[in-house]
Amino acid sequence: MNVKPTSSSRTLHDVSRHLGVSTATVSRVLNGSDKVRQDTRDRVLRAIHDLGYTRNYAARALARQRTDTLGVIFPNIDSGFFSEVLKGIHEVASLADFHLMVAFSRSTTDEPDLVGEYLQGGRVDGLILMNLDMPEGFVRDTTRQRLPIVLVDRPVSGAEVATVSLDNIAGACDAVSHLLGHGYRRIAVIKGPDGTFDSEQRWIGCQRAFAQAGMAVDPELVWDGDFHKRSGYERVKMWLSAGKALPDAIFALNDAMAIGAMEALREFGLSAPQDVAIVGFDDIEAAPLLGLSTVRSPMREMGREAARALIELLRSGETRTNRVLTTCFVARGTCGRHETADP
Amino acid sequence: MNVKPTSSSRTLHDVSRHLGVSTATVSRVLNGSDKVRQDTRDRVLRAIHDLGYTRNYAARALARQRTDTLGVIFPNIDSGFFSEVLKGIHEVASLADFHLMVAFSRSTTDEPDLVGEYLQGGRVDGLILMNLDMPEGFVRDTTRQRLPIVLVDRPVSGAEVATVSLDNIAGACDAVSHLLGHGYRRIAVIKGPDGTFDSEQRWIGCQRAFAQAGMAVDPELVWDGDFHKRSGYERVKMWLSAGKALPDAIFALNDAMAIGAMEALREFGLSAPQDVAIVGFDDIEAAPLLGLSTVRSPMREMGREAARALIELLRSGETRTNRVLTTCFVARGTCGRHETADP
DNA sequence: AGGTAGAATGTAAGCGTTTTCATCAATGGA
DNA sequence: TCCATTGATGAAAACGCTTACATTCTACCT
Repeated sequence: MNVKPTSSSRTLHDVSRHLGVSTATVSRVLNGSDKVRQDTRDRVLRAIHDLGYTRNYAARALARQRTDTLGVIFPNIDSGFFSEVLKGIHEVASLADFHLMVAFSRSTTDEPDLVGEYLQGGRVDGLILMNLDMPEGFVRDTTRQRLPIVLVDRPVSGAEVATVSLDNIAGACDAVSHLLGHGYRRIAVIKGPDGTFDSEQRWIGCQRAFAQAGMAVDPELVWDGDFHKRSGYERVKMWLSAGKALPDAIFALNDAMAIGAMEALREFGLSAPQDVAIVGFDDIEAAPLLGLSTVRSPMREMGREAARALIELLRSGETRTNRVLTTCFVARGTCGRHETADP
Repeated sequence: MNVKPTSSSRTLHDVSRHLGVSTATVSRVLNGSDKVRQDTRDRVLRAIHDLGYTRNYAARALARQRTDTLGVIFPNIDSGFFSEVLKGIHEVASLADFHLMVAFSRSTTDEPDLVGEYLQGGRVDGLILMNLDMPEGFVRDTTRQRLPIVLVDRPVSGAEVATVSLDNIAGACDAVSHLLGHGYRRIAVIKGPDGTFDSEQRWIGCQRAFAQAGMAVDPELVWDGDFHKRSGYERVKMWLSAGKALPDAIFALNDAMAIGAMEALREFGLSAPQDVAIVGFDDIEAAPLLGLSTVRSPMREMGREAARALIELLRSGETRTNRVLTTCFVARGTCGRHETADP
């Protein structure tokens, strides 16, 4: 199995020679815009077709100093959240004739390197960074250099960077309020990793809901998690293994942990919402399948919005995008559909 | 918010002038390999660092006639299956210093265009095509032109293309045999969309299992689905609404439909495996959470293998890769763990 | 000291486009 | 008939890198 070398494809020069015109003319036809007489245009198009010519993008990028490519950098966590965002990005990008490069940041310290490699290296025209826990300094640099970057799910106060994010606070507040509305009083919260933006915001939302209901937070019911399914599983399992009484409800700050919690319950022969109500956050693909009540993040729309913002930034050199998308509570089975009396 | 033009970055020439050496030397340092005296190497590295130089990839690609980039083309279906494969691809690719471009094929007829645009356009060195229902002619062309392409989840008989696929037939056969081993006799199968490779192969596997057991297929128990959860739900619901007796077991040709079926059961106050055994296919994220017995597809590994094959193809110009990965039956709750007597 | 092999470095020709500027042809007005 | 004007085309210089080939050092041998 031998591979035909790429170099065997025709070049602009081939086409122009074939026709006895200049490469400039062919290039003009290729790029639509400029004035070329109709009949030469036709001849050129014909020749392009006959010779099976295709543009070389490396050369084009070099000459134009841009690639028509957007970079998307994923965090390493694999919640299924970001592949949904990617689809939204692709939707908008492909409509505007942009292509997509993707990379997954391995460690937190990767990012500045990745940004340098992709942006300054001229691989992409702009970058969409997904929920990276970037160092403060990095954000500041970015801002100062005015790089074409859009931050997803990570608004930065005061910094002049385009961002698309989620109203995590309101979302979490809604969820807790909903649970309170069902009559649940002992509500446990499984948090995400400390210092994570999402987790912190959502936790603030929880506190707000409790405060609004005039309730104090029971520190024993604030559990640490790390946004991975396993941690949800373990918190619940440890709790049950210790023989403690379940709370009325559990609000996991993302779906993965909520699902982990459900799994632990099942191992003990328990289930939601019969034995305890469960609510997650994000509405990942598995959530509807499991009947998990959750707070829906409009992931696809975040992707679309991010792509729009970046493209606008590239085209006009500026953008005011700092959108905060709203969430929406989705009541499925696990939060209990009816008013539940205090036990 | 203004964007700093990319052109403001330093070039190789800047570095060489700054040092009074030639661009060739700097390039050599950059590319490691060639012999450069240690002290000049140091000086160059120093200067590169001081000037904040970064390579321009468009120029590099143009000069070297390759991009160190792999293209990944996704089908439009969003089963979550392929983002898992993507991670496998990225794992291997990034280790070999390859970058990734992704595109989603919109329609079936897109593919030849996409391939041309990406490969011949010099955007990527090779392509990984995911489960595309490509026209026969396209595959033939591909083969003839010996393009660096790897087909995932879509083996092509006789064609000399590298492929990584799944033993769908054996997987389905195992599943059905397993159910038969449990003593179930009336086994319903929910198929995928007609003409889909996966669905057809899996169906063949079912037939084989029945044949091996010397059983005839009951056409009434062959239900049409479309790989979406909803179709599994509706088949079961219609069946129950019509007042018909449930079969002993239901084998859905993918997990989403199996989960839909479970949901329908639940609505009727029934559950698996008590009232009917259920088995799915793929082992998506939600499957373990629901205790769904299923046939596991090694998605990540398929991605890794595809990337390996493509890189090998690029490096050595050939590959014999035609791997068929085996599935593995995962018995969880829903297939019934013990021998069940014939009712 | 002279010569020479071999290592280190420099020179310059690509790679395939785009794009500015110059040229040329055609058209119309005086 | 000639010139100005406009529109179509061509010539050639980038774009920033790699690399074959040429040249210059260095160091070692006789």
